[in-house]
Amino acid sequence: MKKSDFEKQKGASLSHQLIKVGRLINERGLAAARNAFHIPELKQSHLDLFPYIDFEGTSVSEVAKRKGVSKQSVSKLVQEMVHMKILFLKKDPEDSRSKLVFFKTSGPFTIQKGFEALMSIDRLLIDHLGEKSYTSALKKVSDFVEIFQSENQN
Amino acid sequence: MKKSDFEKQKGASLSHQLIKVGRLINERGLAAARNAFHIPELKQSHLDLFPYIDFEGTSVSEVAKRKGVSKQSVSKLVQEMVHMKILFLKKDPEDSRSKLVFFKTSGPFTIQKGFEALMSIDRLLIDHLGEKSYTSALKKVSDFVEIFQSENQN
DNA sequence: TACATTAGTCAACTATGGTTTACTAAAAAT
DNA sequence: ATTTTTAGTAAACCATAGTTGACTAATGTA
Repeated sequence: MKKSDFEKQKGASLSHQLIKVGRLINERGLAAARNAFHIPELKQSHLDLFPYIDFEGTSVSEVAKRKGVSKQSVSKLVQEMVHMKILFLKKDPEDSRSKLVFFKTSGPFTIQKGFEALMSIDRLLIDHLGEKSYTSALKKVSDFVEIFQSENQN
Repeated sequence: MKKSDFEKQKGASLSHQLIKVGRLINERGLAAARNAFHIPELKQSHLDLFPYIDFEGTSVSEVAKRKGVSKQSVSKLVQEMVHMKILFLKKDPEDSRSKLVFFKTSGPFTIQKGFEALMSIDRLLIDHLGEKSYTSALKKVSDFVEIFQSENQN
């Protein structure tokens, strides 16, 4: 394999490009979120918890189960986010052992601001691609996510 | 913001979906590469070096500069990959301080096998999307990469 | 020729994001 | 009622991926 083939192959792999763009966006997303929340201590690991917390509140154990990590590690991250005033806790009325985790929806560090940060990146994409192209790309990429989440081997 | 809005917004963000699919593919890519090379010790950090090594050979310092990390850390990873027989070193005839890093192109652990591993993931995508759709997706995603690499701020 | 810079390495340290072990308290099962 | 399981936490530990500082040897420059 010659150099030119190598370079060609790298650019020609959709997988490769998807990994790359995912990382680039993630980098920006973290920066944007830190900025939105005015919290430089916000780390990747904190953001990674977001998708597993429902608006109706989710217990620490449930978040851990969904994410596939120990509840100890989730517990620590949640406490830090409570300190940062991004989340708050409420006793589960059904089970007094359990603590439900919620997003703060008022105050300076609401989840809405986090979304605005993410959306500013989408804004950039829309500006470059146009609304129509953005929408069709979204559909396509969502299909990819579907494929990789449903496929178990290969 | 209600739950339904939240879920809708998450699914509707191209950024979010791109981050997600990138991670899912990366996960599979690492598994596939470990398998291709029959080297369970192969780590993410090793794979991350690949894009910075040319077929004509690249010095440790140059790889470090390209990747934006210290040459000490690159040096260590390169040594490990030499042990794994993925790379080999050759003295630079122009500068006897410098060591050029090359991909092994013969033996059991060639870069070709690494590509086959990555390509098997692309195969999966082609099977699900069809050739035409794959190609148009590739073009689109490559545009995204371009956007995020060229844009410096928002 | 002497001095500064660069390539590479080693060892010690650091940050991150976990896990494992050990514990308390509440709930569920027998 | 006793035992077992579950929720949460704290502390110690671990792997990964990097940094910084100190050094050698080769190169480049005044």
